[in-house]
Amino acid sequence: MKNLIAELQWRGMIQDITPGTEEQLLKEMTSGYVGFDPTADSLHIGSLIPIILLVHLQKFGHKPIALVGGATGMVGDPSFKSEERNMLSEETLAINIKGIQKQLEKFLDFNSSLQNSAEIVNNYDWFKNISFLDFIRDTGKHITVNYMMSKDSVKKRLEGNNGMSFTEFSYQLIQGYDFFWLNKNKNVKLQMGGSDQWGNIVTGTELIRRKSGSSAFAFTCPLLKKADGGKFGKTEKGNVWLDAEKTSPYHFYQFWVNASDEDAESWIKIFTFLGKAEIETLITEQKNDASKRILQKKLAAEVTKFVHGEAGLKQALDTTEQLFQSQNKSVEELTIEELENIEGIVKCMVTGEADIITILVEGGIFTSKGEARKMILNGGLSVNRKKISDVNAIITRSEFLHGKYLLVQKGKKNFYLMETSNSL
RNA sequence: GGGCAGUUACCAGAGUGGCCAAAUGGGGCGGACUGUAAAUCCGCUGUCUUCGACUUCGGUGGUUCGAAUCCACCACUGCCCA
Repeated sequence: MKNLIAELQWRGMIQDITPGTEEQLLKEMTSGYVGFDPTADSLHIGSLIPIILLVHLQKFGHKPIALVGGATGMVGDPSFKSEERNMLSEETLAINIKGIQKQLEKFLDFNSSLQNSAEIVNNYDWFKNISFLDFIRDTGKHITVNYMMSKDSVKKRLEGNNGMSFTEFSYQLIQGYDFFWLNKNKNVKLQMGGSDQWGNIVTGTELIRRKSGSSAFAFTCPLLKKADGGKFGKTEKGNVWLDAEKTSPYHFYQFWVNASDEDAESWIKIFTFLGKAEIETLITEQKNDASKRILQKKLAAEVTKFVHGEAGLKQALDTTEQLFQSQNKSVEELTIEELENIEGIVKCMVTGEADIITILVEGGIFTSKGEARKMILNGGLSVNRKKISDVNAIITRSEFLHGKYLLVQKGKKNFYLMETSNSL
């Protein structure tokens, strides 16, 4: 068997690892799992890493299992959080789980003729039949509170002044039980996850050791941060989702293209399946002429293709071309078809000629006139690629492209195509 | 059950009778510079149609010409004791 751990190591994807993991993975086909939190009805790019871990696992001949946390989602993971989490209702949980399952199916091979076909499980399926008393007798008995309290993941809450409910405290035990159950019933020997999960994961291996005496393995991936220390995966619009309905392929592509040089270098190893030699070449090229942003473009293209397919990537590239590469091309030259086919930009309706502020608010680009006015005064607004400096500017008929469209730009990267409902 | 501390804008956190739409920091947004980067610098960041107006400081009521600030009650949170 090829060495999965070595592969992940050069990609910078291993943070903690239990002893013997590498040997186990070289010895035999091993089932490994990752848990996904059903906090939303779509996965976002933060979950891309665990997905990629599973894909690597499968590529190296092992059996990947994705666990959606129907049970754990009802409790809420307190790891490194300073406050109690809001509980999700059972209905939203059910919806979320469904959405996530559907997405996971795109990335892994579920072909059942394969020996190592992927599988999706929901921990609610085994927890729903366990009574509270059974659980604290059979499982709680094996782990001491002292052990649970010594975890870094709960320290923040133990020391902070927000407290932690028993519900959240018990989370690690519940997650630990998942591993135990999978180990016992599906011969799962490996758990992977983000490094924030290390504490929870180790509780699982501990539980397996104490309850059944067998050994289990685990490793975690470093938690991603941007080089500037910011949160990974957030943009001005919030989370970057894997669902094309929530984050269009264009916006998805843009997220990656905007990576800093430093980030691009580590992200391309993590988020693409390109080989070591190819990546090293790209990094060298990047260093020679950083202004070409070779790494960012390759990274963006690869990840967009992985998530949205060739068609999604093409769409993203087309829009990017129209909006950024042809900056100097005057908007008047764009044909109706070109304008209408710019995917991923926000479209909105307006009635027609009016002063700029009214149009912006009517189209929903700003929620209030004050906001629109501030943006113009800050020099952050363009119509048809011409900066608007006068708050009282009037948009006349002649400015509508092809008699119906306005290309409005808020800031540098937010584009809106406004269409008038009246023929002018 | 007892004692103590606390609840301020997205977050953290000042503010203890008028100078408070409320310091400061972070975050966010915008601009300049660039490479659709980073760093740096500048502006904005309660709501509303600019001046200006309006609604905020856990809730409700009160004292006062005037309350985020004082009083009463309630709610919630934390810490300690039982």
